[in-house]
Amino acid sequence: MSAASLTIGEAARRTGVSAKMIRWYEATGLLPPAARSEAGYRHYGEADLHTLRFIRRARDLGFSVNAIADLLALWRDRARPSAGVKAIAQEQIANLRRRIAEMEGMARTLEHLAEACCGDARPDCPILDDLAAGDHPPAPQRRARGMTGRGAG
Amino acid sequence: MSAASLTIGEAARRTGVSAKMIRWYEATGLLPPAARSEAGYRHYGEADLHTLRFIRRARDLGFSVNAIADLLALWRDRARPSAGVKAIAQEQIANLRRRIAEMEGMARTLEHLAEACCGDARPDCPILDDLAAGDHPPAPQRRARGMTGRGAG
DNA sequence: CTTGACCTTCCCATCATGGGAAGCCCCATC
DNA sequence: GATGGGGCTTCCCATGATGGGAAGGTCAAG
Repeated sequence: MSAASLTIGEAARRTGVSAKMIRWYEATGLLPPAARSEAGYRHYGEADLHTLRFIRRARDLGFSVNAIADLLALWRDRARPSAGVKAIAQEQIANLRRRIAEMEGMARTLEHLAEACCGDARPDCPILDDLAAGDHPPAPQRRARGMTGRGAG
Repeated sequence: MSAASLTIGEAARRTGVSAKMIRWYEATGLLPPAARSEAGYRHYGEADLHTLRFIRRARDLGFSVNAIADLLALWRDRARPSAGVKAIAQEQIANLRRRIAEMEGMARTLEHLAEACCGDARPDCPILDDLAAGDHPPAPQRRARGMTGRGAG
């Protein structure tokens, strides 16, 4: 089907991992150094594409690059115990559940506040009142926030 | 109750915003330059503490610093229409809901896979089988992932 | 006057990703 | 054979919010 050896751009197109990221994965050791042509161009074979798709899928499931390194090692070890893989997956599930719960709490609070805010031309605003209230608990947990993405003006 | 003028460390303790972050908020323009002593030490009054607690609360609700800049401007404008505040809040709610849905999808997939994986000493592993399968859809959305936090060894 | 806690600025790291510049390479077309 | 365009190389920079740490000045208590 596919050519025996593809350039990085072709490999990127076929796996959904950008050329930039393929180079970065190599530079950080997640991938072994790619084969090079005489001119220095990287070349990828079927096995490399398979690995890249593996990485892509793992990223889509939210695994960190460190976790993927572990998963790749287990994948390559045909004698691995599945317990190791399951442990990594469950750790990731726990991470996701924790972050989801955190954001769910934020969302619910904001929904209550937004519901109480008439949102018209008048200045009275329960949302600002809440933000300005000095009686909020310290909330010592690690935050995973951000991304409203509005201009500061 | 409180002193009229506090050092950055005191202000940090009383507001839950670290001294590092207070300096950073000032450097990036979220906060106006603080008053300084002759020796160059920053000093904060009651109004500053109020603003810092406002920022802290907004961060705890997941607002980005850009969004907080907007919220602070509205907060200071006593004639603002509450509609503007509500719009920012609803944008943030939408962001949170989108990210929650994304992570919920990842978590559910992983839960199904983990359920199918016996997790013992045998090498058979549906989780690795899924990752290695070449038939996953491209998934073109922006990813909000990471954080398994394992060593790469 | 010493000591220790605190302040200042500056640089670096995170985590994964993209943008862009400068320069080389390859192929097709004229 | 020259030329042009697109792809490849490496290197630097930015993101977003946060912390760590170094080098050096300051303040207050002893």
